Formats: sequence, structure tokens, C-alpha cells
Amino acid sequence: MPPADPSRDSEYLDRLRDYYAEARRIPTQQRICELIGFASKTAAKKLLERLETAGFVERTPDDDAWMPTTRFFERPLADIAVRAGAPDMIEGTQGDMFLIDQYLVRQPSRTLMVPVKGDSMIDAGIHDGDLVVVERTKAAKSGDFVIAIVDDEFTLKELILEKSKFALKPHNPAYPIIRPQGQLEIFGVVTGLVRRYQG
Amino acid sequence: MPPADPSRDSEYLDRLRDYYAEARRIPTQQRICELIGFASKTAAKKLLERLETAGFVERTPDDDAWMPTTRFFERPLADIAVRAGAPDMIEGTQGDMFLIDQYLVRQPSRTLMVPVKGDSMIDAGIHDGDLVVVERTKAAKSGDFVIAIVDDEFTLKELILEKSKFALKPHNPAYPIIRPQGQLEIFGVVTGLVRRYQG
DNA sequence: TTGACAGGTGTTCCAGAGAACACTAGCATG
DNA sequence: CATGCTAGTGTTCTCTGGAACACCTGTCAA
Repeated sequence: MPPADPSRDSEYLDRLRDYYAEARRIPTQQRICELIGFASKTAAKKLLERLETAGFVERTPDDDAWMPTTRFFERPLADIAVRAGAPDMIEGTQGDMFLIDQYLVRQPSRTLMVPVKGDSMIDAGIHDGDLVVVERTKAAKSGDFVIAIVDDEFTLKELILEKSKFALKPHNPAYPIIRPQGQLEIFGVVTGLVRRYQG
Repeated sequence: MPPADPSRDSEYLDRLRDYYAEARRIPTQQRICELIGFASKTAAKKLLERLETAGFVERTPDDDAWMPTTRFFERPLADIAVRAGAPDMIEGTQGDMFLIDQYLVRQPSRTLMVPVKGDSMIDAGIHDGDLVVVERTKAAKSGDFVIAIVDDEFTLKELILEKSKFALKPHNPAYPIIRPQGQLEIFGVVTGLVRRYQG
């Protein structure tokens, strides 16, 4: 038997990551045995349980299968605060697509992307040309950035509570606070933002 | 029996997408029945086969399970500039579809995500806690936002040309321009930005 | 009118995925 | 030295996921 190497699991984890990149799922216990060379499924099961306590995988909500956590995809996430030198060890890999999507979108069927027009939210770091991730169902609360419908126009503002009435506050001193007369119609809540530089 | 509705599958697809967002896998035939209301697993199987020909799912390399394709992760892109009233037209599939990852990442193997620390770029709309998309290969040019290595520390600044020498300019008046003595080492070029609101 | 097809229901059957349990070899620790 | 923990092997059992097949019923086209 090989000596107990505490860093061996990270090598195993790499195998699982490679498999996930191809098949987009955590391998079965049987396939883990093939991938790593275990002779017994129990070893695979225990490995998964170790990876669970380490925070790389977790049970599905139905508790009938394993799923990766965000830490599972963590490889291309560089920690610039800690690292000194040795930048080459943090190369990204092919299979890590859809990390961003999963980071931003919780309920796909209720989520859409909305391009930002204008600079009324510039002081909140939301620029013209950015794309905001909008979740339609979410109940908007004071302090949320929302897409509201004012005079048949869509507008992105912060929802605030002013004397127990809702109002829309731009983040740009050049624009006034919007205090709607009747009902304030909220199209959706901004849950994320995406920006692309240079072309 | 309900009338054959050609757009019914897209509603089913939404259920699968929501399930995938939670459990990170295509549901089993049995669970598809629960999610949608099918009484027979065969209906679930045929649905998956339809979605395969439509290009939303495919078989794993081992041909023992279903996995999502890139089309599975497409999000609707709303054009609020056109709007005028009818926001619900965006519900349908007719609008443009859009892949966040593809939008931000051109070369996955050369791309990584870097969390932003500090507020030295706040005036450029880059906040503490944002994630920037960094491409390692790209040749940096004046005007680019770059991750540079200064004194063994990673720092995010704008690369500028000052008297035919490169320097690093923060976008926050509280910080000074960095004029490196010797070689200025560029780790990568910022090609995108991702921000998540509320939790 | 008559197919043919699409989208379902219902049923049977089997492989395999995972749980559970007993057991073992190294390695640390008191 | 005993003790216990960790990371494995090997085995059995159960249950479920999926394939296959027969059948049903609206819709549309010829």
C-alpha cells in the first residue's frame, strides 16, 4: 500500500475535474474507480465524502447524487492577494466554461440579459453598454437595483423607500429622483452585471 | 389530450434549465416526470430525444447519460431600446439568445477570473469584490486595463504611456500613478468584468 | 377518408449505482 | 506498546434509472 499522502486527494480531484469537463457531471463510483485506479467502489464513495467535507462537492437538493460546488471550479480563480511570484500555476483550462453563467444565474427561466443605456447609474459602477442580469420574479425591496417601467419606458434605478412611498433613485447627481404618481411597475431585479472591454 | 403546441417543449426546457441550475445535472427520466407532470417515463425519454435533435442536450462521451450543450445555457437578450409597452414579448424565444461565457471568454485556456481587491479603480466602475476576466496572452497596449506585478504583488491598473515609458494609472484620485523602475511585468489584460448583487 | 406522425400512457425487464458491512495495511499518537 | 485513525479491498443487497415494446389519441396532409 502506498504511503498516506495528504495531497493525494487533490490529484484525484483533478481527475474528477477532467471528467467533469467532458461529461458535465460527477462520475459514478464505478467510473471513479476506473479513472483513478481504485479496486473498490467504497474507496470512491469515501473519496467523495472527503471532497464533500473539503467543500468541493455536495449532495443535490434531492440528496440522490453529487454535484460540484463553486470551489470545484475554483482553479481559474486566482487569489491575487496571497500569491507572490509563480503566476504560471494558475492557468485556466478548457472545461471551465459556464462558471460565469452559473455564478450569475440562479433561475434561468426567469432570467434575462438587458443592455444598459445611458449613464444614470454611473456612480454605482454601471456604465452605458454594460449588460445587467435581470431576474423577473424576485420581489424587489428597498435598496435593490431594479428595471422599472416608467411612462412606457424601461429604466434602471435603485428602488428606495421615501416617506413610506417607493421611488427610483439614479446614481448620478445630474439626474433627479423619480417619484411615480400611481403604481410603480417593476419589471425585474438586477442580480448581476457583465461588462466586456475592447470590442 | 391537449392540442399539440409547438412551443410546449421550450416550456419543458425551462424546467430542465431551472433544475440544472440547482442540481447541476440533467434530471433523470423519473424526475422529469415529476417536474413536468408526465405520467410515463417514456414521455421524458422522448422529450430528451427531441431536445437532442434541437441541439439542447447530447449524450455523454460514455453514452450513458445526458449532458447539456452550450445552447442549453443561452439566455434571452432583451432590447429595451425598442420596448414601448409590451415587455412580455421578451418572454418568448423570438428574441436574441446569448451566452454569457462566450461573450466574455474568447480563449478559455488563456483566461482566468481574478477577484478585485480595493477601490483603486472605482472611478472606472470596477469595485471591490467584482471579478475581472483576465486574458493572459494578449499583448497589452496603452489604455488597457491590466493586471501587473509590482513588488511581487498583483495589481489592477490602467496601462498608460508617459514620456515613452509605461506606467500604471489607478482610477481613483486618492492613489498615485505607479512608475516602475525597471521592467514592468504584465500578468494579463482585463477583457471583461462580472459583478453579482445581493449574496 | 385514411393514413402517418407526434406526443403521450402503461408495463416489463435488467444492468448498474449506491448503501452497508466486515476486514486490512500503514501511519501517527498517547 | 497499545491504540486508533485513514485509506483502502471485497462482498452482498436493494432499488432505481433507463431501454424496449405495445398501445392510445389528437392533428395534419394527401
